[in-house]
Amino acid sequence: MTATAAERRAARAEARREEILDAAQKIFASKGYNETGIADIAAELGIGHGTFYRYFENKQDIAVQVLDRAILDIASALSDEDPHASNDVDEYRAQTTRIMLRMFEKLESHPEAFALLHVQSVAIDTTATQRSFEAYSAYTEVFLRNGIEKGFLRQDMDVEITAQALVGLIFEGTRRAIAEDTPRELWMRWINAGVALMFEGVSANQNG
Amino acid sequence: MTATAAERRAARAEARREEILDAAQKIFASKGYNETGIADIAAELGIGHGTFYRYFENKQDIAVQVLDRAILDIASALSDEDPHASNDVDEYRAQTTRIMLRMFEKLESHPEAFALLHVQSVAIDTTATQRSFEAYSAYTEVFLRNGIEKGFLRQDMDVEITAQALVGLIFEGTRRAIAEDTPRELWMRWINAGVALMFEGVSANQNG
DNA sequence: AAAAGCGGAATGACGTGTCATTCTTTTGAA
DNA sequence: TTCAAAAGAATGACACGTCATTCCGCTTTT
Repeated sequence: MTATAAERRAARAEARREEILDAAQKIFASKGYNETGIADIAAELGIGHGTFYRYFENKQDIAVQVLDRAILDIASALSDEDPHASNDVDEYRAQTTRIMLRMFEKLESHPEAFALLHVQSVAIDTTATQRSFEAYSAYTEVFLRNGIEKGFLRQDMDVEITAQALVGLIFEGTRRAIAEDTPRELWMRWINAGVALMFEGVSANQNG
Repeated sequence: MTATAAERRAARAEARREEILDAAQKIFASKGYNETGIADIAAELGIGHGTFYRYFENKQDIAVQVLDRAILDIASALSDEDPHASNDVDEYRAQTTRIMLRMFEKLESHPEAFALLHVQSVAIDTTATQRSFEAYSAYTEVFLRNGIEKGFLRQDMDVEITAQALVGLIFEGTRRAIAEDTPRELWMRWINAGVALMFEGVSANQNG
């Protein structure tokens, strides 16, 4: 171990920073931003709350970082699908199904991330959620454009708005799920009904 | 004017109660629940903040009442469509279009109501929004069941989930609109794209 | 021994809710 | 009708608790 003293210190500091972020995420998600005191975060870790200020500017500072982490975490559920990969409706349908499935898996493994995104974000930074939704719908637009170019999606679609609506549809599922615990069977209903609505609409089969 | 003194007093008290509710709605919607002090509400009306406590228990008390009012206000945009009226897809499509249009009109005339429903509600009473969304989707279910029975909507539809998803879709539009001011032209795009997505889905015309 | 890290008491700003006091309306006796 | 007393309404100073942030003495690391 050729680590210098300074390097070791920096590593320890970084580790503790992460610990504090984790504790804050947990408590913000469960008690809520406004109801959480710095002392609560410190107590969770058994450290003095003065120590907190060695690692973060203030409460707003850590809250923004916690929220950003959560948003990135959720975004990662989308990132491993290539928006240009699909060549027909069935492929795109399968892709969408995988994305929604991954979303619900994320919800199960990191429920706090969704609580932060949907609930606490308004207390922390209203614009953060907006910006993230903007990013999600921009990404969705790429998928839609791909399908329109290749001819398997509706040619007259208003891509921008449709993308926004689809993001709203998907996140409505996760939003509801954070309120009460959601068994895997209910996910499946959401995924099936959501995908059916998205691809076929509500109309009976013989349309137009 | 045969009003007794007691009646006059009661009327005046009720009027002031309304004034305070209005002021609170305005300020909660603009500053946010947690950032609003009783003093702010009183200042808005130019009354002493002690007076506030003659009319409401505390901040939570008035906030719940303000939120309930807002939810009822928004619900009224739906109430004048009969869920059993439509007999074919086109009629139901027209009904849906009217509902969405009325929603955006409500948004224009009472923007604070939506700010309260979408944003402040989580700070005031998490369960209130849930309950209201529950009510909206239960109402939507009635429309869907009507269409399935009459054969013009998809027979295999998961009515419960689809209704929830549709509510999410519609409110995503209003949610976005409260952030930035939304010109009427953008409403129309939302209504058109939303209705198209709902009835036809994203797929190109000749499906399955 | 010096430097860095830590803890928790102290500080001060702020918001809530109370209450003694003042102002307004109503009452009813003259 | 008049007006003084009673009842009701409004006010804002203040007590109180809470909490983010700071400060300084103590401990651990180098």
